[in-house]
Amino acid sequence: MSTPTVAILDDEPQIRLMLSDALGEAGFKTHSYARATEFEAALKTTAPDVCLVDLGLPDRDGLALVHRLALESGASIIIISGRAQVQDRVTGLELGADDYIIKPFDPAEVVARVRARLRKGRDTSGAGLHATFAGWQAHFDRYVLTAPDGVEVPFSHAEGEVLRLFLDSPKRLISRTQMQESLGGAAGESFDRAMDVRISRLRTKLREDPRNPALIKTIYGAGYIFLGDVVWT
Amino acid sequence: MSTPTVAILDDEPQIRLMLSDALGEAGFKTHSYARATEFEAALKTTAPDVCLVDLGLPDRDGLALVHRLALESGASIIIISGRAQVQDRVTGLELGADDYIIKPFDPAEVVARVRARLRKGRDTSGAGLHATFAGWQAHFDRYVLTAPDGVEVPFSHAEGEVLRLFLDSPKRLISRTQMQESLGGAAGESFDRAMDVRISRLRTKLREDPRNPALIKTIYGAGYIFLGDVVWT
DNA sequence: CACGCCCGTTACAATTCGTAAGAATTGGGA
DNA sequence: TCCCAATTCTTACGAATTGTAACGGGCGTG
Repeated sequence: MSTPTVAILDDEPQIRLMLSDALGEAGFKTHSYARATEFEAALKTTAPDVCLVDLGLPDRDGLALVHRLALESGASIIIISGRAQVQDRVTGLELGADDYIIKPFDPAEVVARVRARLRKGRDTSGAGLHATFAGWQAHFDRYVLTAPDGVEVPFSHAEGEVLRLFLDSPKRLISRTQMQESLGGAAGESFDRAMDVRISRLRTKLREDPRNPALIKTIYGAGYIFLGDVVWT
Repeated sequence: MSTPTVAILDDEPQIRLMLSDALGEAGFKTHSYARATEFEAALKTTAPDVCLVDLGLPDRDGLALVHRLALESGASIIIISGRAQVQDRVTGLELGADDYIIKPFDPAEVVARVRARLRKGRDTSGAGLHATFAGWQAHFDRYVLTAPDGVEVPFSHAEGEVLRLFLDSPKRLISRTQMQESLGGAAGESFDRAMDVRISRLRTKLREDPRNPALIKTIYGAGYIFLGDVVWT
């Protein structure tokens, strides 16, 4: 992964600016949104690593948004709120937020907390070179896949990129645009077909039944989902 | 994993007690230490999942301890400190702490923050996002619907969007305009019919009787209501 | 009870996706 | 430098899903 991206969701322009300035200075890529609908639309194509969410949104219940986000987007979530009561903080955290910052805040602290989240996220996902799923084993150090029956199948770099993307966020929808960004693909031409081919080859190596895929499921008009429990070692 | 263990390092007995009480009540195993040397000795034999560390220790520089801990142990580290300056918090977090709580604190918030740390550490594989209603089960991670009799029916992304909208606000009127905004529909064309079709297909999958729908009720001239008690898991 | 409006469904057209086959690119060795 | 093999991309065409158009049925009002 190259530079981490941080999504900012706040209705006040000056806060958005302050945050994106501070985070940009710290070396992060930032995307700012003023409204929840806007933000949700963007989530369909990009996958930020950390989301800064203001609870006091005009167009949606912030807590419900946080809950949904926590369940289905693997990103770390930091709530930013003017509500300082302990009860508010507790419910925010229980609903799935990873941190809770109270307004007014110091940008330097926000940056530090964003860094803390990224650090932890990287630790868990970046460590292993081997992954196990549904009887299979992926050896990213040797570019080899071991089937449930023990047979070894080599896979190429391109196939490995796709496979890693899937194994990093299993049971989650990965949109096509999201995928081609992660794969460094030039945007939106006939790179689409190239991606299809990569996935197709990967599927045959995983012995998928085209009519009824057991691992890589395509969600028509939306993207792909990798079913199967993944363990990195 | 069985019950997570939390290590508490603080020189004030009453704080240790308060924390271990609250955390014990929440279902965690706790180990308390008054001095850094004691704590370090214990680390050689046990590996806590989360460490609560007070910076104002008599026998050691707390920040150095935190730094070492962050590098060497995989545990999440939460600093507890009376020093409330932004600069203190930033350096604490930069040295590897995952969170920073200021004294005086509320035990409930500490519990919530400990939970947040554990959640991120463990939930590597996956968000199962399921809803249950009227004997049915919706598996949004697999795009499959399980009927009361156990039969599984796949549903498409378009159908899933509608279904999710209903399940997010059951027993409440959802107007047509509201729906087509949520579904990202381009405003005000013949997108109306498209929505109808989505709902129609969803109804057949839910085995609705067209004359007498049991789940998706249309309110003539107003919108739809999803009857049925929904439980998200 | 008749008319207009809103909604449901069927059939068909337009998108979007999967895969086979050939072309282009890359890297290594003679 | 040239050739060969492996990998990747492009093209083309068939299959699946989703949107659109057309038509029919119910609901409410007078």
